[in-house]
Amino acid sequence: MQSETIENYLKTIYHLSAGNSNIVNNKQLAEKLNVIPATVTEAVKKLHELKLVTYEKSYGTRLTTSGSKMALNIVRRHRIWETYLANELGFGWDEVHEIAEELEHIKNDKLIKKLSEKLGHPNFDPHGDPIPDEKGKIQKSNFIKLSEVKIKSHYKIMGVTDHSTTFLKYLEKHQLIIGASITIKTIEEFDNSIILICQKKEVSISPKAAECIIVETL
Amino acid sequence: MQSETIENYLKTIYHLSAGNSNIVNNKQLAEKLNVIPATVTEAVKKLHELKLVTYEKSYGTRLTTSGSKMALNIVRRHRIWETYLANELGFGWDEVHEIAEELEHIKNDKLIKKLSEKLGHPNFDPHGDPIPDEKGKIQKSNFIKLSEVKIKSHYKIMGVTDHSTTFLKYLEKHQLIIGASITIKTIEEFDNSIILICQKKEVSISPKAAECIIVETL
DNA sequence: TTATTATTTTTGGTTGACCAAAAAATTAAT
DNA sequence: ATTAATTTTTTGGTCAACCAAAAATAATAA
Repeated sequence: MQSETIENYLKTIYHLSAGNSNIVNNKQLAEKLNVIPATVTEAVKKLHELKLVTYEKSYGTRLTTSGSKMALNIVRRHRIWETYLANELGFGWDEVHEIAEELEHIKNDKLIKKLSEKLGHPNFDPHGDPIPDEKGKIQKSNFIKLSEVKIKSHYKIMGVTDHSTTFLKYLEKHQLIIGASITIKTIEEFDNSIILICQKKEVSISPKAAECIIVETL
Repeated sequence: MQSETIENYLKTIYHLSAGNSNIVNNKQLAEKLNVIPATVTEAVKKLHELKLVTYEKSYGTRLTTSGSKMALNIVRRHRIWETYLANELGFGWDEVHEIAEELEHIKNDKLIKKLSEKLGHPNFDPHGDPIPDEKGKIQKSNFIKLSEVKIKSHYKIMGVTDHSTTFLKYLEKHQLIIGASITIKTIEEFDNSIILICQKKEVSISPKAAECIIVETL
């Protein structure tokens, strides 16, 4: 199995299990990786042989300790590159994800070390996502999804879980920028839309979008 | 055919034809690419179908205009990255080649543009090799191989054509650094070794090594 | 609990990039 | 010009990563 394939599977399993090494099923994996479920079955069997995941027929897949370690390393590489592209080369936060998808596969520990050093060992990438350190440790924080907020409370936008350009552009249009302070005005009863105040403007966020926005309780 | 494979073939054909779109044969190509000649036969046929090379049975391969354009672009990417790694991240000139071999395949024109910009649009990489511009134009210079020098003449070391770590380390040991001025003392008649003065020390260079060192006539 | 739906796995294929060994063609040497 | 050496091509095969369609299994609903 090619190392890039392995890395993409591990990374995707990691993201789908929400960093908690929960069980991930083939269908989800297939969708994210743009392959059919049959291909996933094949692949996870091989990953199991490599002891990177545990896998039992028709049950699901979860990362082993070493698989998790590898996944965290890939996530680290990805987010370091994103930060680098944004901070050092002046790329927009909506452009960096795509490029980092390629850069993350370059295998050279010294390179990542140098990049991290130059950036001052950041703990968060331009999307607000945490960057695991060399040992895979992730800085904890009291981040919650926008879909979980309480009304009348104050929050700070810290990141997103969907990095598609369309979504990021949508956010920008509404001035929902990383670091912006927001106040929850109301939550619509009938469709769970969230009405919040941001930059003195009232913005309505759909439940779907709210699922993808990470905020910090102030 | 995968784009990375194509790029590696084009790049290698370019280097073997010495930038002059000379004919390259399968055996040479196979050696450089670490495959057997049969594999090369297959590959160049496909490259021919893609109109990136001209190819006639048992004759040889040469880059077409579009193949050459692509090759120059890969060389540009490679050398921009090398320069970036050395100048911005503090890598040694003997480390950058290997990493750039991977980085050169990342397809994002804006990325290379930004890197070049940050470096002040350099014309030469840390090994002294010229960096083609966006249009593929290479800055000319009166560079020759150390194996072609005349005795009693003065030169400046400008680059190398072998980027292996062993060779670069060997150069460093003899203080043969890019930019160093040298004077040719004698050329041994019986084995063509070149005896030169560099940093006031006398150094003997084998014909094989001399083939790989580029100097500028002063 | 049985039927229906959803998911997973199996089976039989494809494609790209490679190899080994044999055959063909070219080049060099006597 | 004929032989010998080299290079190229052909032929038949592998392996990784994928797919489509069928079969098996699991989950859900009636």
